[in-house]
This record gives sequence, structure tokens and C-alpha cells, in this order.
Amino acid sequence: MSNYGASPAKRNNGPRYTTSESHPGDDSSARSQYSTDRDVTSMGGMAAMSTASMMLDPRSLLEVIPGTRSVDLEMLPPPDPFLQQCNTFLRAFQFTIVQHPIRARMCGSSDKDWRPLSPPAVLKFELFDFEGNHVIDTMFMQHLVVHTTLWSADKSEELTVVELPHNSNSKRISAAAKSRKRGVTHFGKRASEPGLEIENNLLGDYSASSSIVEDEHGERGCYFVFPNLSIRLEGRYRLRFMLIRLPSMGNCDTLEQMVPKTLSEIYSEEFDVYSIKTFPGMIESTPLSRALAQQGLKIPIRNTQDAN
DNA sequence: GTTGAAATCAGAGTGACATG
DNA sequence: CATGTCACTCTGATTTCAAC
Repeated sequence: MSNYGASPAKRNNGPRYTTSESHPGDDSSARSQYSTDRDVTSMGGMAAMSTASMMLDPRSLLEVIPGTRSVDLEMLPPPDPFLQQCNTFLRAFQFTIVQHPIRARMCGSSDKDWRPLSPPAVLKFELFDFEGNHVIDTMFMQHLVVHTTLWSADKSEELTVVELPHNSNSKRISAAAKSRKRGVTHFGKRASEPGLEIENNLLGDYSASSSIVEDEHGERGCYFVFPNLSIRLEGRYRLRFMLIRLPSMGNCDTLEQMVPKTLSEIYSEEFDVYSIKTFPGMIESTPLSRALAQQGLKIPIRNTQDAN
């Protein structure tokens, strides 16, 4: 019924899977472009080039993805000084959620019976050079990670960790649910109160490293996948993703270069976490999920009658 | 007695490994 | 290399238990 990371096989030729087509409700919250308020129009950042970039031809580090579109330069944000520190030929990037979670079944207090979000969240990182080409810079991308946290649907409260009424182990969730029924929520409170205990509401791997793989159309790109996130309590949520570039151990010429840098933040669309009784079932695996799983990424794949 | 929530079970699929 | 077996995982359904 399912597997993890099936061996390479034939490619799925389903409909093109784009952010706009796949998520009609997609808005700016699901597409984030890092752009600085400093409009750098020259290549003056060369003085801060990394050691590696100075030793190698920075242009040679970039792989222009064949067959991909060239972006209208006016559509890109102003040149990004941080990118130019890493490679003077890099101009801008785009960080998007290409696959949003739609629903999940709550896993309650059980530590054994996790129920992953369906479908798994997949994010894409795109780099553009000064000619508007879509490029891959492996040296830059290998230092990228994405960290996620759980938020309420209205983005007002972080719910990654919550305080729940503590009676006995078996009835903590029940009590929390009843509190919500009465319109009382303990979510988001930082200070402990008598009878409450802190619990992780979001379970699984909070962070994902980059994977340069092909999508379902064979187009190479830099993806971040969250295949095993699970949520304890039913409700309506969003995931918040932070794109972070870790310092390169060999290129820390300045103090600034030694500090991880948050490049972008982005929220997923709203999704529901259902109780066991009301859970309508897992979403069928998307062509993108299948394509990524076929290349070794650990993504749970549902086998259905129409699956290949 | 009814209802709701949590825990547990069971069927099916898949991959890893051993054996011939 | 092909085949069989076993262990693990996924997923929906059922059972159990506590509160009202």
C-alpha cells in the first residue's frame, strides 16, 4: 500500500504541477522572494567574495538548467548583496511551496502511531543569474536548510509546542479538546500554569536539507521535503518555513559569515488535522511526490489502482 | 446509556536479506 | 540472478475507556 523511496523507475507524465495550477488558493503567503531594501546596482560586493569564489571562476560554479525559461529581469527583485557575496553572478532567488499539506489525522499522545501530513510539504528554491537564467549553484545550495514550525491558521499563534491540561497520560488530549469546545484554549501560553504541561504538538523532523533532484517533468531543481511531520491535536493550522543558509566552514572570513542567515520565511496554506473518526483518508500521492521518491527521497507513496 | 477520544489491531504492500 | 521469507511500515477499522 505504500513504500519509501522506490527504486528508479519510469517517469510519471502527469499534468504539469505548478504552484498556481495546483493550489488555486495560493497567494503571496506561499511565494516568497527575498529582496533587500538596498538596491545594489553595481558589482561592488566583489570585495566580500568568499574565498572559494575567489579561487574558482564563480561562473563555473553555476549550472544553467537547460530547457528552463529565462525570467524577465524586471520581474526579479533587486540584486541581492548576500547572493553576490557567495557568487557574483547570482542575482536573486525565489522560495516557493510547490506542494502544500492538505490534511492529516491527529496522532494524539501516542508516540508510536504517527500520522504524517498528506501530502508532504515540498518547497523549491530557485536561483537566477544576472541574465535571468534559472541556475543551480551546488556550493551555495548545499548550505541551505529549511526549518519549520506550526502556527494557527490565522498566523497569530505558534503551536509547535503547546500546554495541555495534565490529568493522566491517557486523557490529556481529551481534556484539551474539551477546553477548546468551551472556547478556551491554552495554545500559545508561555508561562506554565498549575495542571498544565508542555507538549510538542508538531512531531517529526522540523528541518530539511536541500536535495537537487528532478521534478515530475524531469526539470532539475533544489527541493526541501518534509515527509514525516505529524500533529498531535486536531485543528486548522499552517506551517511556517524558514530558509536558512548555514555558514560554510571554510569561508568564514568575517564574523557575519559565521552566523547562519535567514534568507526567507514563508507560510503554507491552511490545512486541517482531523480526529480519527472524521479523518476522510490520505491524499493520493502526487506526481511530484512520486518523482521525488523515485530519486531516493524518503516520501511515503500511496499505491492505488492507477498507480504505476 | 450515549458520546467522544485514545489506544490498539489487522490487512496489505514493500524492501532487505538469505538461499539455491 | 531468481526466488522465497521475514520484518517493517502504512492505513483504515475496531475496541476500550472515561465523561456526561
